[in-house]
Amino acid sequence: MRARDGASLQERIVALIHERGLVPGAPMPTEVQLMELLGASRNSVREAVQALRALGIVEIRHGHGTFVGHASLDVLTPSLAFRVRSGPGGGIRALHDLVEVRELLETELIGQVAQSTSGPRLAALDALVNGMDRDREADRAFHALLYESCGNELVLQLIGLFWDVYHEVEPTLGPPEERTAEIVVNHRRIVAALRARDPGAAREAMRLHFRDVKARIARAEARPVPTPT
Amino acid sequence: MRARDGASLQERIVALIHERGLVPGAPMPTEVQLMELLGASRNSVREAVQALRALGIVEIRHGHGTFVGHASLDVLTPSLAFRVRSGPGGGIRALHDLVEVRELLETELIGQVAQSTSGPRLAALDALVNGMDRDREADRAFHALLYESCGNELVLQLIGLFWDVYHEVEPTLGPPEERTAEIVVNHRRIVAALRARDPGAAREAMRLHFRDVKARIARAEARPVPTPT
DNA sequence: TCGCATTTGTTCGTATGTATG
DNA sequence: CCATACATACGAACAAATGCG
Repeated sequence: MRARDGASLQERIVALIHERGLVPGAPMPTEVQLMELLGASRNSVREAVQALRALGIVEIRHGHGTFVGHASLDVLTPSLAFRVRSGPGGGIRALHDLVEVRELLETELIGQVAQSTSGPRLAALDALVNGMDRDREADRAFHALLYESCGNELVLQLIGLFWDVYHEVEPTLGPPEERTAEIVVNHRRIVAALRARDPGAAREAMRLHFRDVKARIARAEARPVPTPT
Repeated sequence: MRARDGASLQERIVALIHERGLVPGAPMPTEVQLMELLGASRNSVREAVQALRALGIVEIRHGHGTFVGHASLDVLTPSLAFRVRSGPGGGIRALHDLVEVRELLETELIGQVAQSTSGPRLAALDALVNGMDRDREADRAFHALLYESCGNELVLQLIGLFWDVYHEVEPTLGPPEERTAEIVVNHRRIVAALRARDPGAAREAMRLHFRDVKARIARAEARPVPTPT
C-alpha cells in the first residue's frame, strides 16, 4: 500500500474505501491508522480527508470519528454557486444557463410522469401550491415531489442542487420581486395538466413557468450592476 | 475580519474572494497572508484551501502560488464516481440513473439543435463517427460538439461530466462488449436526423442510442457480481 | 549556469476540545 | 467525575518546486 506513490493521498484513501468494501455510514480508519496505512504525516492525512469531506465522500464527527459519506450532490452547492457568481457580468449569464438546465430536465421529466401521477400525490401538490406564498421551501418541495415517482435519486438531487444554487444567488440580482400570484398560477397550471394526464400540456406549463423565471433574470440584466461591496 | 467566527475557514476564504472581486485566474493571497488575514495557523489555512481545491474553487501550483479556479464541473468526477460505485448492488442502479439523466438532457437538447446544425458541423460530426472505432474519445467529442451551438457552457460540462463518470465506472461492469458496429449505426442515425432537420427523428435516434447503453447495463445486472478484489 | 528568494508540500511535537462509557 | 479515544488547532522546522537576476 505504501508502495505505489503515483496517486495522491486523496485518491489512495478513496481506493482504500473501495478495497475494504466500506459502504456509506461505515467508520473510516482513524487519523492515526490512516497515517500508518498511507505512510504520511497527520497533517497530510488531514488535508486529504478535508478534501474528501468537501466532496461529500467522508463525513467527520468531531470527537467521534470519520465515516464514509453518501456523496450527496448538495455538498456541491458551494462549488456551483461560486461558479455562477464568478461568471462574466456578475454571473447573470451563468445563472441563465443554470435555469435553462433546470428547464431542460424538468420539461422532459414532467412529460414522463404526466400520465402516472396518482391522486394523493396531486392533492399533496395542491397543498404545496397553497402554501407557496407563506413558505419559501414549498416551491422546492413541489418540484421534488413532482418527480419522486421516477425513482431516479440522481435526478432528484440534481434538481434540488440547482434549486439551492439559484435561490442562493438570486438575491444578488437586486430587490426581490414579489410576484407570488404569477408563481402560484404557473404551478397550478402544471398540476392541472397532470390531473388531465396530458404530457404535452404539462410540458407547455413547465415552459411557461421557466419563461417567467428567465424573464426575472433578463430584467436584472438590464438593470445597472449592483455594486459588490 | 478576524472577528466573525461563525463561518468556517473555507467559507471565509470564499467570501474573501468575492469581497476582493477576484476573478478566475487571479492570484490568491499566499498562505502566510491568509494566516494573518484569517487569524489562523498555517495548517488550518491549508486544510481549508485543500478543500477549496477539491471543489475547483482554487488552483494550486507548487512553488508558484494559489490562484482562483474556474470551478469546472469535472473536478466533481471523483465525487460522482464514488457515489455511483458505492450505490446498492455495486452501483448498477446508480449507473442506470446516471445514464438516464444523460438521456433526459440529450434528448431534449437534440430536439433544440436539430434545425440549426450547420453544414460544417455536420461534416465534423461525420468525421468523429468515422473515428469512433479507433479513438475512444471521439464519442465524448461527438456529444460535446452536438450541443456546442446552444451556448450553454453549464450543460456542456454536465454532459462531459456524466460521460467521464460513466466511462470510469463502466469497466467494472465486466468484460468489455465490443459492439462498435451498433454504436456507429446509432450515431449515424443521429447525424442523419440532424441533416434532415427533423427534431422528432433526432429525439428518437437519441433514445435508440441510450436504449443500447441501458441494455448493456441491464446485461451486467443479470450477470453475477464481479468480486471486488 | 548558478544562486537566491518566494511559495507550496511535508513532517514532528504538543496542547486543547469533544463525545463515549 | 473520570478515563479513553478521537478530532481540532497551533507553531516550528525542513524539503521541494518555481521564477528571477
